[in-house]
Amino acid sequence: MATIKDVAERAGLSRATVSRVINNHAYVTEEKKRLVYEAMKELNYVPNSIARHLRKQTTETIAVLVPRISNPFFSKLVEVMEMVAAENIFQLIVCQTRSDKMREMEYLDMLKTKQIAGVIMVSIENDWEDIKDYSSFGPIFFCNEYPTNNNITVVGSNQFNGGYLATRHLLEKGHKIIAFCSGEKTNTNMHGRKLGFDFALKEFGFSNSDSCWFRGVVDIEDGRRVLRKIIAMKDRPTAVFTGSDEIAAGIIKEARMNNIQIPDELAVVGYDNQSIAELMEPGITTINQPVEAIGKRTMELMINYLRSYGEFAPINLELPLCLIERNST
Amino acid sequence: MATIKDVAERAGLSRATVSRVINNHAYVTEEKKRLVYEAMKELNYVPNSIARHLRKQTTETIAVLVPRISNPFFSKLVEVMEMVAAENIFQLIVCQTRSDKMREMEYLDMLKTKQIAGVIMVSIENDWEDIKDYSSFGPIFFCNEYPTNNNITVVGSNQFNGGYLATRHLLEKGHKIIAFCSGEKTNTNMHGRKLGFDFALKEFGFSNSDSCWFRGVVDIEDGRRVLRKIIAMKDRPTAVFTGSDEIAAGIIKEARMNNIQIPDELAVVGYDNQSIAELMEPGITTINQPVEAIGKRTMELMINYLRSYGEFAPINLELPLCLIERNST
DNA sequence: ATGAAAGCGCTAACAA
DNA sequence: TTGTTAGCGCTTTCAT
Repeated sequence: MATIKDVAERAGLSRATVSRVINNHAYVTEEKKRLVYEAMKELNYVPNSIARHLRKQTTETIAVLVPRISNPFFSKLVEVMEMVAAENIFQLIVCQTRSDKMREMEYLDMLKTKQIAGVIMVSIENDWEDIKDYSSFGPIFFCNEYPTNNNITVVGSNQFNGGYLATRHLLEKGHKIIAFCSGEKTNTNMHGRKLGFDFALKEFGFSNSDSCWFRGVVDIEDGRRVLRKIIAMKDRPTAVFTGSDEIAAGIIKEARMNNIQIPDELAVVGYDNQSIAELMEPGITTINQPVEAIGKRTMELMINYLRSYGEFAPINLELPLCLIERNST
Repeated sequence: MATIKDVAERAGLSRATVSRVINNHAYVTEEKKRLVYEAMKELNYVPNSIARHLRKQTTETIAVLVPRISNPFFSKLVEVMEMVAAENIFQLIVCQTRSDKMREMEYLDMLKTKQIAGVIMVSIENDWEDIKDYSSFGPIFFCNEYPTNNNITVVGSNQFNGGYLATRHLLEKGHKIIAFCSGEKTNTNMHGRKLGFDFALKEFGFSNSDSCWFRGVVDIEDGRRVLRKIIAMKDRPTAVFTGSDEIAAGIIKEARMNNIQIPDELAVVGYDNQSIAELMEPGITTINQPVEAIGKRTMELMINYLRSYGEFAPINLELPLCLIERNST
């Protein structure tokens, strides 16, 4: 591999001048510029970015932490983020925590040694208290999910409203017992949804007993399990607000196998408006999150931050979401 | 940020000794080791991997090129790859070509300057002739899709067999006119499928006219379009072999809206066995590719290669796939 | 407008 | 067993 020294020698100039040409500095004669370009071409030279980064004490790499990339919601988010990053000549590295506290920490550790420019956390397993120390080696921005009560940059959608809209929709359809599904931890954005859920219930004069709260519900298989549990109940809920379209799809699939009519015997609301929501029979009524906008804005903020050398106050962006009605309710 | 020099001073030792401790070299007294660890802890020291990489002339970063990460097949592949990489303390960067020749080249260019240890190409847009020069700066392995006729490392499944199994299945069900769907380019793994398709046809005594070959069919929307085209035909095919479950799902969805009975009026075979294949009504008969095994093996090969400093002959792995019958055929 | 030289943080050959 | 030192490839003062 040719180095800057080789180019300099070949062009009969100093390494400094070559460096100036590479970095588009002023004060280089057109003549010498030409010479440098020629030498670079002849030697098939490409600047070594590792050396550059060492010298400049920065990188152009951003890490994104997600539970798992194969979840459509997260892969869509990463898709958009990567596009924005690439446009700005940043690289994106994917870190899958698999919802594990330890692994999340390991990644943050790794990021520390691997000198990443910034971190975007799409999910968060540990408490902010345990994470905040890592901010000292670069910006940590939150996307979609976020710790509460902190002076940090966050982009997401209004989860309270998501929970509220879905629940009000069901209440307006006359449902009185509505089940609620959430993942294992309910400290972050699930919290907002639950508040919206409770708020709607209260608005319609129901005191919420939380008797129909299914926890640890995440994927299709969990959805099927939930339906089986519902069937076994004596005071069956007539509607269920799930945490994602995948859960909803699992419920619908299992309902079909158990001859439960959707929505007549059980109305189902999903979340995220994934393609599966439209494809299922019946189509899934769901909450549409502006995934692309969320990913785009988060990455833009990160890059702006990095470009401005951190002269930036924390920003909170909450994008609007909406209900999409299909035939599952 | 503390450097190795700070640690050395604090421990009253040389930088060399500290480096030896960090890298677990032999010939360091337990006593001094302890001293070093203490100093490291006190200073909150982490080794700067950029400096390390510059010195060692290597990195621990692997790039994966995919068309778009939001495609479930690719995100699953990347999920597995990242897991294997992380176990081995490698980082994975995602590059989305969006099926664009230019962009693929730009990524390869970028990789050159950004000093990536190796590249895994899950899709390939350009000809091998235009890509092969990049091998000089690191290994390029192919996964799933690959250029033909070359002495390179490739992991994939037997696409010929995939095409053959699906088609034979349809022929055994008595279908005589079978449509075939492919993406824009048919030079890579689609080629194998088409050969298997043709082979099965010939085996059953049909001369294939290619009159029902739909090209440029990639996503759900394309699937819907295909169904509309089929409806409009005079000699309608009675079955269709699609390139992916998403296309199949699009066809089924559109069929439902047009009151076409699946499989009675049109049998549909998908590809990839994504979760949607099971969830759709009817369930989609499909070809199951061992996605996880493919991703795992590819990354393992890459890491072994990098660890062995390139003492490695190219390897061709072709994993078996199988047909999963559901109700769409 | 150009060059000489220092140094980013680390590792490894050589010396002791 | 430990230390000294050169240098990975680059950028950036400071001179000129």
